[in-house]
Amino acid sequence: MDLFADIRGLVLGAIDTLAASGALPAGLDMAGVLVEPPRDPSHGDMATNAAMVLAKPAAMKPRDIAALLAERLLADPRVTAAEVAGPGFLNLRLAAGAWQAALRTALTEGAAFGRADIGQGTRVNIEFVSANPTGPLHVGHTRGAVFGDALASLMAFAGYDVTREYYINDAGAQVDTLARSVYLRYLEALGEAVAFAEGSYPGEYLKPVGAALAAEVGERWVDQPEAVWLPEIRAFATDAMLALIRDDLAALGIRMDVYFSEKSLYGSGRIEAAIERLDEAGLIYRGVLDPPKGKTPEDWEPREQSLFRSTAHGDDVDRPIRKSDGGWTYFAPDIAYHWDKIERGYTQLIDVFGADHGGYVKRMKAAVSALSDGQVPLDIKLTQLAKLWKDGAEFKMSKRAGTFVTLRDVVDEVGPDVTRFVMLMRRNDMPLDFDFDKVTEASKDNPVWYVQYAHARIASVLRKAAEAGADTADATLARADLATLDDPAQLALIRRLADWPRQVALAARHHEPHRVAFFLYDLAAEFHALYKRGDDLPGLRFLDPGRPDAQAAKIALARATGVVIANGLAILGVTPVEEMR
RNA sequence: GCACCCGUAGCUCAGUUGGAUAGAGCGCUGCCCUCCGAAGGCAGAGGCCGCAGGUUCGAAUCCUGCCGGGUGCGCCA
Repeated sequence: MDLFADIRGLVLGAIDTLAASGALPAGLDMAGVLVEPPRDPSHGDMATNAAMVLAKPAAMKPRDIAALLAERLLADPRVTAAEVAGPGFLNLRLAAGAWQAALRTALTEGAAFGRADIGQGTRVNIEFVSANPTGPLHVGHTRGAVFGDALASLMAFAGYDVTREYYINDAGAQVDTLARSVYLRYLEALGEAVAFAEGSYPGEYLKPVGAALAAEVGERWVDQPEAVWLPEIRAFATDAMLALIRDDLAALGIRMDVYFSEKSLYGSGRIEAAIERLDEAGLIYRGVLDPPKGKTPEDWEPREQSLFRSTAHGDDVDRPIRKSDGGWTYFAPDIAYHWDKIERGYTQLIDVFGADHGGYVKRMKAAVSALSDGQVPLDIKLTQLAKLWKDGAEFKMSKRAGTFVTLRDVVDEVGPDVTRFVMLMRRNDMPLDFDFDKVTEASKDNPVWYVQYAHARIASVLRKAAEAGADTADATLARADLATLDDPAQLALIRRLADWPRQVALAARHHEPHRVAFFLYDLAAEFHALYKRGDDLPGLRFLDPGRPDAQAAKIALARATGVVIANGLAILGVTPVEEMR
């Protein structure tokens, strides 16, 4: 139940009625009609721009349309006032019962309160992390992991059929490097002295892999040429790395639905099939690219290549799909991979990349547009870096200095809940400061703590009420007489709760889970303010044993707030706490 | 040189498919604890929304051009 959507429906119905009676032209486009909370609360409970949006197509003055609408809307019992204001806004005031109904809905729907159906079951594939399987996830992957997972939860909550997917880059040269590095660890495990050459992976994390390999195959591959062991060790090593990565993700509470292997595309004809599809569309040709202007590589030489005419779908230059040795460029399997997603029936695709991959956005969108005849939208979300701070100084990651910070390091330090919330407290395309000292601080400038504190306070109130003998079951609370909730701070909180479903829809539509985090912060602030008001006005205290009916209403409000906080945190993947320790 | 992202209060950042007088936290100033948890709350000061044009009833939001910061730019994925 979304009160704002309900009232919007009421407005649209009024427009239809007016059109039917000839007061307005028929067939007006109402897509731009919004019902929102006004910025200034004195303007009323809700405002609609309907009259201004319709003015031009209807060839009427906005204020005239607004006046017509006002008359119709007032016929509904939920609307107690409708005033035309400014250039043609229609400000509405709602009956107390309408707001109270929203609060009751929060109690009766519980964990489902705020669910939307804007997705209508649309199958959406969200690809995120997709780190090379050559080692544990490092801190740079954390943000994309958290963002992708929260976005997936958000969209699922908004009615999409969501798949979380990880693309394993297990076909490139770096996997050979991994295999060779594992081979060295294997020899080492068998007692040989080894030296790691430039460009290999000397990380400690490969020691157990080498040891496991030694235990499995014994000395069979010692003193053998690479051709003998490379393919098998490659598979063995990537499996081990993938297990490592799965564990890292699990530590953050992330479970992928699909791990898709790039290697599986090779030799299966699927790359050829995808390119063939582009070729049939006349988008593959042989040609010579111009060097990038202003920055010609020193070894530049004109070369005839097999090119994808991505410029036909919005890219800036056409892109090579074959290397001069005849092999595929990395872009070709990417095309095939996205073609595979389309063939699997997804009608909406989302890729989450690090900001350093921003250069691939246009070509990838061009490919998906070409492959799906523009039918499957691809949204690419770029995540900016998270800067680590510790003891007041930036904590730089450097492989050379040995300060390799893993995702696991961060989670071990502050826990998955804090990691996730902090990463989501910023828009994905804004850089982020992650201060180890601050994020664990118990104070108001730590949003994680502040939101959790509100939830814990509510849990505390409910505990105490129950201890004192009150019936705090949701079903009972939902039957309380809520008319006594008439203080401005209480009404503000109720309005905020009623706004939750609308915020979910907005966040899902924009693919922006951070909106949920900000909403929760504002909601928590509203709750804390009300709670504090009980100091001066004892009648506002939630625990009010002398007035059982009033207490029931206030506890219902507290509980509903707790429900919304819990639902929001669930989207973010953060566990609500019952008490602060 | 080109592309993409960013530019909003002293600092860090929100800002509804374009909506009314642009918000929050920190910091600053001033208030409030025999009180359901003060690990807080209330109030105030603080803005040419990078600059200049354009689109329209209306622009922080859309378009164009500049300025500043970041990320990238054909056989690495």
